[in-house]
Amino acid sequence: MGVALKLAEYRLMVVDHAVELYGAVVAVIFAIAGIAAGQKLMKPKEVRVEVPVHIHIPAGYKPDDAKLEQLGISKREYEILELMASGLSNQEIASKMFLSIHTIKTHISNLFAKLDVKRRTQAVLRAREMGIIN
Amino acid sequence: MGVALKLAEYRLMVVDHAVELYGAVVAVIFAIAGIAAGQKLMKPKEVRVEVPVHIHIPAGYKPDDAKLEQLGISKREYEILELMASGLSNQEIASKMFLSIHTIKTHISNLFAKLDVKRRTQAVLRAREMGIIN
DNA sequence: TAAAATGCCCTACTAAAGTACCAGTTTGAG
DNA sequence: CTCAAACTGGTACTTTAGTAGGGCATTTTA
Repeated sequence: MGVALKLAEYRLMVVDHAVELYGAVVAVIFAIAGIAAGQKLMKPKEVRVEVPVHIHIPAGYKPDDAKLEQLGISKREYEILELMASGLSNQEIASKMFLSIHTIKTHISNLFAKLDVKRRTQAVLRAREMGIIN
Repeated sequence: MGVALKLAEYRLMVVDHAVELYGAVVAVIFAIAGIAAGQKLMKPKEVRVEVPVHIHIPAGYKPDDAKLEQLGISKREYEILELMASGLSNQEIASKMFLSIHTIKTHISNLFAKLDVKRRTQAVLRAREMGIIN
């Protein structure tokens, strides 16, 4: 980027209008950088590839969308189910997904209803029996 | 040098170029907002589990006394481990074994230490990975 | 037989998990 | 656009789980 260059150029002019120009330059740079960052991070949404995040090695493993849809388990819920099945606590799942623990609890609670279980250990068992997780 | 003078000058400049400074503040705010937005939109990215959990589907399944002894897991502890792995709560295990829930907790706590885990979900996973339970 | 180990149970906690209910925001389909 | 579903986050709980420490009786075993 030519940011560094531009900064250098401006420095020559800063002599008299130090405060205003400096502040303005900083402001503009930050604004541009901020907006650019925001937009850049905003578009990956569409480009997003639905690559199976699950790296389960288990040979022959398939998400089995049929059962997932049949049970009405959403994509988000499924992600959480996997992390839960890997032995993580709600807090750990929340941290890993950059979500609130409240959100995790909500999803898991809904998951329990859909899997018709009362505890996470049962949920994992159930999901395994149904072949929707490793 | 007149410190007072400098202060005076600064004050005048602030007043004079209030617009620029205001713009700068706005820009910075926007920049922060933009970055925040960008990060917010960034997090939903796929959360992946990189740790492949090699799980062997028993078939046959033998207690594998070798590992049990190696870990120092007693008969009673093993029984409880199985029930725990079947999704039962401590209370349910206690009822089924005609024992106090306190006893169950004690055994499970000792099991955790021997399996080097912190939660029952991990304990089940671990035990499965080591082939000591189905 | 004395010393371990095991099994059982307890109090008294702290920490997670789970439930119920609400509410704002996004998003996708019609 | 509009509606519904999905997603997110929250409060305020109740319930399980888990920890720390101890006591006491019954096997094992050195």
